[in-house]
Amino acid sequence: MVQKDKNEFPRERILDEAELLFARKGYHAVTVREITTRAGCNLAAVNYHFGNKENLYLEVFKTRWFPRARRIMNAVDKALESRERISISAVIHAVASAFLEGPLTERERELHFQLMVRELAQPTEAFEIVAGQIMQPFFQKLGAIISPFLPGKMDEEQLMLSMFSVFSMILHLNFARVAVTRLTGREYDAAFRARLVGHIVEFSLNGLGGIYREESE
Amino acid sequence: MVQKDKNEFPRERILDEAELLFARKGYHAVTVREITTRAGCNLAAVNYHFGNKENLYLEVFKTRWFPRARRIMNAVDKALESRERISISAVIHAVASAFLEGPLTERERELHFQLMVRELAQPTEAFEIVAGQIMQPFFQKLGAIISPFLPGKMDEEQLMLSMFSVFSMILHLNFARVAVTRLTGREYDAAFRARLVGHIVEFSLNGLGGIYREESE
DNA sequence: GTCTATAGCAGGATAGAC
DNA sequence: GTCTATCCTGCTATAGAC
Repeated sequence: MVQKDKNEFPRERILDEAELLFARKGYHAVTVREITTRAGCNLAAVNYHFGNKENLYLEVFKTRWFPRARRIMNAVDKALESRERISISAVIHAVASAFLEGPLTERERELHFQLMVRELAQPTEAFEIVAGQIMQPFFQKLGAIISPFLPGKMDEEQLMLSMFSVFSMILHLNFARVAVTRLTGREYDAAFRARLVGHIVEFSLNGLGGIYREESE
Repeated sequence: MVQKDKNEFPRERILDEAELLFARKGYHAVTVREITTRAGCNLAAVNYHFGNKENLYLEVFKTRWFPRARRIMNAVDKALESRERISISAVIHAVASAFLEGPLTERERELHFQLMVRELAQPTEAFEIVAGQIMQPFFQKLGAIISPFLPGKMDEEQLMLSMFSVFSMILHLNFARVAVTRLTGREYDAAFRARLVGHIVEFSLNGLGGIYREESE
């Protein structure tokens, strides 16, 4: 049996380590030496495979972050497809659950949101992928699904702000764990994540206009 | 007339420039050379006044970030004192407005939240100030004010999560401006900020349990 | 494709004159 | 307190052997 624990391709190992380190410490705090050492290959490998450090960072988004974002979006789709009737409640639950409990492992989730927050706070070239290819289509699609259920008076901007609100909770509860743990005294285990999903759904459902609560299920 | 445009004390000028740069680019992306050059003083000044770069970063939180956080908290207090009867609506409005329109200038607000998000995403020693001296007392105080208005069934953890929800919106709408601007197409002028405050109040009020909406005013 | 070796430079920090 | 000059570490990137 050949060792399969670590990827056999140095290029892939570099991408894995780079993502981990960029997420945890930020672009400038990470050195190419650190990445290549942890990836078990030579310093020059980064330049050979990616040209330079900046390009490696971009490649992390293209080959790691982006596919994972797609996995989350697919999880939302799948959760909604399996239902006959769609309700706002179901949509919010599907979204919150996909992000907080969904297809990613805990480790992946942490990486994913850390990278995302870094780009939101201080956009680089990678922001184009995050915003243009993921966020915009995602919000657009979600808006189209839930707008028929909402009061006619809710205009497009209001809908967008509401989706931001929901998304901000999801984001916050994922990336500000240190604060959440400190102030609630709870660890991020499965039970707590389920609790968070429940809270987000309830809070958002009311926030979107409590009247629509009992529409289905 | 003596020139008062720039602070006469190099120590203060260093703190000002350091804050601006740390907020915009992050600790590791900023060099001591850049700070001292922009502060119009010598490279050695940072080591003389603060010992080293890390200590300067900490001092930025102690002498700049912390007082500003207090100004926001005072603004909340003041807004609530001026009312005879306190309602949940009034509390949420006071908080949202203090953070989004309050005593800070636009420039200060941007710095403030960028620094805060950096610490939330990746805590350093400064997190002790942010969490221990500001967030914890703030949430505790707010909780004490609004809990009497809430349904008895809402336990302490639920209350904490609700406050997180409100806070996450405020935080998100302040730090993820690039995304908000991109997806709504609106600039952060006074009108839009007022709109955001209105949205947060409405969304949160419902989120906390729509029934309590008309309690006062 | 992967390595060693090293160029070339920018970073934080300090010593010591003024 | 503020400056100049400098040390030295650690960085990215490349050249060239294998």
